[in-house]
Amino acid sequence: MKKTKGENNLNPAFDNISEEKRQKIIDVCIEEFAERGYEKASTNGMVSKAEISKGSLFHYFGNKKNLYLYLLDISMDYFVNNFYKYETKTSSDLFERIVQQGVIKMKLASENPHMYKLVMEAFIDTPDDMKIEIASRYQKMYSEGMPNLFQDVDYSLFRDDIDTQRAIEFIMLCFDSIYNKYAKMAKGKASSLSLEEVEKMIQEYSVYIDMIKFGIYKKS
Amino acid sequence: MKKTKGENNLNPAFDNISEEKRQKIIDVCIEEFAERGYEKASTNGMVSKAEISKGSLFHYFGNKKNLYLYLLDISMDYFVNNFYKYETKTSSDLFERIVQQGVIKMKLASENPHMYKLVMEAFIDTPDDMKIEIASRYQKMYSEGMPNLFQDVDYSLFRDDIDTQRAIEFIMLCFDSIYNKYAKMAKGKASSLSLEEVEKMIQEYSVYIDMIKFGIYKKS
Amino acid sequence: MKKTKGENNLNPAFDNISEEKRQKIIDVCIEEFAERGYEKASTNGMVSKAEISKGSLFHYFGNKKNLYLYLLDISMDYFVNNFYKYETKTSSDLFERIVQQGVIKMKLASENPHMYKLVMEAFIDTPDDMKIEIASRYQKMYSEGMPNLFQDVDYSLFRDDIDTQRAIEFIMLCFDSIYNKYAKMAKGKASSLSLEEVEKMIQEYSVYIDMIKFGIYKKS
Amino acid sequence: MKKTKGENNLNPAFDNISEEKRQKIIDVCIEEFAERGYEKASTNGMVSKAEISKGSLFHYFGNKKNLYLYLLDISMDYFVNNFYKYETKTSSDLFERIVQQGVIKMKLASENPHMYKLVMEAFIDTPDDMKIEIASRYQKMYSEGMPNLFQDVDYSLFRDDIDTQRAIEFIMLCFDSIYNKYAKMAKGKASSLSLEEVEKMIQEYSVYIDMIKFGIYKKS
DNA sequence: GATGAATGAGGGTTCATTCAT
DNA sequence: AATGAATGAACCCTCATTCAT
Repeated sequence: MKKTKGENNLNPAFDNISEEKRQKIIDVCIEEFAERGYEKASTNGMVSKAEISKGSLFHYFGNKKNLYLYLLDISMDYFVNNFYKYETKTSSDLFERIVQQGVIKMKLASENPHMYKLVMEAFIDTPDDMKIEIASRYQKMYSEGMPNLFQDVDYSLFRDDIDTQRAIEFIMLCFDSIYNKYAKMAKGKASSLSLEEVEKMIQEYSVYIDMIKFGIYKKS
Repeated sequence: MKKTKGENNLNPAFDNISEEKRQKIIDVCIEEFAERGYEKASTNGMVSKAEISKGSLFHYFGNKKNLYLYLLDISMDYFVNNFYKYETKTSSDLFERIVQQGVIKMKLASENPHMYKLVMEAFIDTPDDMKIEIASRYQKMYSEGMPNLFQDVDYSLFRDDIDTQRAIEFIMLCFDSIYNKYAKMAKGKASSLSLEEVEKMIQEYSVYIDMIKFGIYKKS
Repeated sequence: MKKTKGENNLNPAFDNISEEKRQKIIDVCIEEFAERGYEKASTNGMVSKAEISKGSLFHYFGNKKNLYLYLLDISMDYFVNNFYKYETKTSSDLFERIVQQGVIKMKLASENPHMYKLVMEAFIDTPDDMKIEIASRYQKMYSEGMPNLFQDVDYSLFRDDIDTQRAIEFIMLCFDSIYNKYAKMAKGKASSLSLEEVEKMIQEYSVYIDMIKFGIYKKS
Repeated sequence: MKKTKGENNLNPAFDNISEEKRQKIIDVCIEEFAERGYEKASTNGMVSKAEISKGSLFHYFGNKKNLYLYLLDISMDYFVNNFYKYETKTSSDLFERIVQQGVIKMKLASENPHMYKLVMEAFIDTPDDMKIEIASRYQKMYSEGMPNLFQDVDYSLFRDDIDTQRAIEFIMLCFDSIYNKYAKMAKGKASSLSLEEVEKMIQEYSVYIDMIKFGIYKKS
């Protein structure tokens, strides 16, 4: 299972260079893509910051698109694999789980903001000529990669007059946008978030969750 | 009050050409900007699709930025002006209003998806060198252009233990993402939505609203 | 001899418009050419400042080159014709004459700096595609237009061991460059020179003239 | 001390191409700039005459301005470095020195008229967006590069009633224009001047110098 | 006679990609 | 394997001139 070097055997040339050099290239390129977006990211900028030649970059990856997908895979793997590192318990209360997963996502994002931004950008501003490749990665991540939010949930807590499927869909939509709100705030920042900032977010987060749970209106 | 031709007297050259040609140019350019974004949109592509010369485009608009802002204004005006066409009544129930406005927005967006995307892109992925111009348009639209969602709302219907500001913020977030779900569906389609499709959306929409009103969980 | 209107019957269309309008066009175009040079001068700028249409300008003058030559002729005529207005006496001392002519040129230049600059530019930075036309104007001006500096000069004042022709050539060269020194200073200025400034120039001028007359070195 | 290739390590891409090709590019570009001036010089013209691609030119120099400054530096270095090649002796007589330096300048200019014109144009018609860069080069050339005309001059030969500063200023002005007269003649010629032509110039030159030294008029 | 919309070649510049070394 | 010089299509934009109205 374990590979001697590298992560991916589609880029043999890249896998055969020194670990140190490889990591530097990865870091530099992820940063460039994250900060300027796929189109505006400059391969010139990458090679000069990574101190390699133009030829090498294209020797390793063939073209810009390939390089981007390679880095996207690395970044997605990072998030999927590290998820479990922080996960401590699994509650049968859906909302407790959501809170926990949200907190973990935020921590991971703050640990590695460039990777986070790269992945987000891939899914939101998907570059035109990569729609298919990125869609399949999205699909795969949600079908097998991430822990399942809805396994063994205690649906007896839900109102009886509610369609469970619809409820779940609704919850996902709401959390998407709550999450995006924080993500946007984090995006502006150069450095990662401090622990206090993360704490404050969790506070606010809980207020929204209460509203989803029990609604805005009085029981009539 | 009525002008013989054109919409705007800052582009006299453009206002003086035939209605038919002008509309073709507007349509072509809005489509190009909507589909590829400001930076990637190509003036070359526009002129060839609109069957005018390179020189003409720049004769009309001076530069790409100007052209973009002109089309953005047209698109925003379209949405603001047509909003009232569909508006029939105003309820003091916040959610009834939201439903109505959401439906109208959806209708307008489905009638003219390129314009809709152009406006959205302007506010979300604001091109760097237009931050100021676009911010002022955003400001203006929300301060005077659009009907105010929160005027004369009956807040006595809200749970007593809830912070009204937070609740509103939450509602906006939820509706944003519900709205985006439908917008994404509409976006894929080349033609506009049929009436039945819109009806079906409104149905689903109501279900979500009920959940926001009364929550997912039973009253404990 | 006298023409009813206009100055030149190669541009009949231009000669038939109102005196006021014609003068405005001339002023505006001379200014544009003087301030930005032939190549960079913009016909767009001219028509908008002169409040005429693009078509009119080309209807009057055919092309940019024609317009330029027309304005150059007007400007040269202005200087030639007005020279005599200031000339009071003619000395048989060459240097007295030179001083007087230099002063007159400076006065005329300060009265109409744009015309002056236009003429200077024509002779110094002659635009490539007008070499011939401008050379012939230069020729004509010096052969017949300007008062002859060397008529009835008292050459008996000259050192006996000097070739008169060479001496004249030398004097012209020296004065050219002294004159250019002042011209360059004047060029930077937006407005015309004040009387005091002109006085100060004449002072300096006299010092140089003394050096030309009697040399730098002691008689050995 | 000696570099393997190239003149300057700010343009590494350019320094690493073949000597032959590099020289061709330099010659072609200097000629283009000299003949048409900075603004009108066309990079298209350069690449087609030099038989390289558009991309290469900008790969080497980044932009037109950079290219121009690079060529200006080459040209100025050429004149400064070769000055001493022809310099044989230094007299304490100012005029002997001037003659010698003038002759050398003329020889150099006639050897490489395009370079000469480039340098002259840079100092006289300085393009607007290079004022600073060119001013500093001018400064440097006169402060350290060129041999100092006024060092150890025997001013006791000057008339006692003359302001030395003014005299020097005058001398410079005169020689500028004498020099320009010859330069203009040389400029028209495609090839460089023959030795006989240079000899003839020196003859005439000496006549003028005598006039500056001892004046035109008899001592009164 | 007057207009101004229309033109299109040319301007400088960028950049992912290729390939001889 | 590694290099970086070379490419050329595409980018946005300018402008004197033309011509139908």
